[in-house]
Amino acid sequence: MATSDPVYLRVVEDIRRQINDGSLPPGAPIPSRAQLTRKYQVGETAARHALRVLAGEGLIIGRVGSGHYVRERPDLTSLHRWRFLDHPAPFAADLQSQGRRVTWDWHSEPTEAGPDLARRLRIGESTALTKTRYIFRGDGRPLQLATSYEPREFAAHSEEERRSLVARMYAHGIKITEIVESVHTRIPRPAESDALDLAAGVHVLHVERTHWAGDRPVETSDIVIPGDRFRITYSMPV
Amino acid sequence: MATSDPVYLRVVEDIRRQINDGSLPPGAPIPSRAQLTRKYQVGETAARHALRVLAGEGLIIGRVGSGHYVRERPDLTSLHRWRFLDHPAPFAADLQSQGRRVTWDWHSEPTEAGPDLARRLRIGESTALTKTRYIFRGDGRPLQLATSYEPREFAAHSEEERRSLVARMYAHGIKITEIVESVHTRIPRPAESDALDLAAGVHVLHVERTHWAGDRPVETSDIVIPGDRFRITYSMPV
DNA sequence: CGATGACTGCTGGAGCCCCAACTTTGCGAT
DNA sequence: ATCGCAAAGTTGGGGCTCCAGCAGTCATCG
Repeated sequence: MATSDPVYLRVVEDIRRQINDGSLPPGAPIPSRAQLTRKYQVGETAARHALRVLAGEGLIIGRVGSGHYVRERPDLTSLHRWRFLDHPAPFAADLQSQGRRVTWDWHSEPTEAGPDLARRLRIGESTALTKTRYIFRGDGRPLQLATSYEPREFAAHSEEERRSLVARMYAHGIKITEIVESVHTRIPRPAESDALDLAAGVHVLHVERTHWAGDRPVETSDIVIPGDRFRITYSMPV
Repeated sequence: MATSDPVYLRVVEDIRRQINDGSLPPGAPIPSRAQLTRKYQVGETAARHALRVLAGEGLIIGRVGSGHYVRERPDLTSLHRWRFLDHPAPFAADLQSQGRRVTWDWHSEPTEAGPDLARRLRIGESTALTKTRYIFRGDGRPLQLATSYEPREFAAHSEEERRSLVARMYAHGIKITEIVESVHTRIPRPAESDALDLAAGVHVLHVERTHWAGDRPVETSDIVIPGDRFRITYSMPV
């Protein structure tokens, strides 16, 4: 089976091996198209296809006019979810507690639920909601997008109020009892690629978070995090 | 800026739009290379590149001899982590509790820690460990790979013993107090693509799970889950 | 001595072509 | 009516070529 493998795969696998075993360290230049054709005795099509595949995997990055280089693979920063945190962006809060400077912008607007949110919040599709978009930056780099949805009647009337969902709910006689977070991975939408400054081939972690009061969901948010820089850590007491 | 965009992007964006707004429903055929060149007045290179990009994103799938089709996007199955579960694969256990048939194979072998595991388990690099690989299948399809590492002296001597880490540890006077799971996303290694039967462009969710006894890690595992079929859900009581 | 400009090498976009392997379809023969 | 088979269409691998735009380098000119 390995005999009739496509030739570009030979190139891909050889370079991948060299990156993995360290003989091509981060930042090292990859041979150019012309060099690859000579080195592996393949056509230019195969050479460039190999480079494209490796770039698509995020292992190397191409710089026009310069060459391809092994991507620096920053250690994944761990966003720790180690206890209940009453904060619009618990993951950002964790970075802050690690001593990093975190800044953010936000913007609120009224909206209607629609089918997806109606399901998530167990409300009617035309329920009036407040939608708040956040963009968080840590150490100057974009770090997370968050979009929060909550019923209009709970809207915050001051910065203080906005920061604490739990306190705001409590003022309406609602006690939040559980937070549920659902993690999956997907391809970033174009707007997210822009906002998070993502390289090609990088996926995002998408967390759907819902605050529950008993058996009733009262707020839900979508949190989008660059998949190449972060991991999310959950602690569960036994 | 949109004027000098590469032509293949025009094709990509038009098809993506049609998939998103439903005019190309799941299973619908995408025009062939030849048809695309005519329809969008582009060369064959641009047409095939557009198809490749869309396939790389997992939006469409190419079948040799037949054509490209809009991928069926199964709803993400939620693997629920809603309470402490003493099971080699809590995510598989959750599927089971959803009424799906889950089967698995496993295989144990002795190994040495090495630098990475030494760090994770806070032990010396040459500590003797037992490595157990699992492959879980749900409804006939591969669902999760897991590799568990634990100190050799805790090895299970029977099937019953193997199933409960907590009981086994307890027999050694060790009480597990916390489970920490760290989630990130990455490109599957070739062996994982094979074993999990992943389509091109699909990422995996990689969960590093560690069982702690007080401030001492006693077991750690790597759990690899197809990113296109599952989401992981964590519940946190407030 | 310093600045400008020409030259070379590289990537990424694009076009056209050939071929093997596979699917689908439709026709013709039984 | 059904079976078998050939023809047509499609993907994926691969080859060759051209060009625009960018990044260095190096030599030449003021």
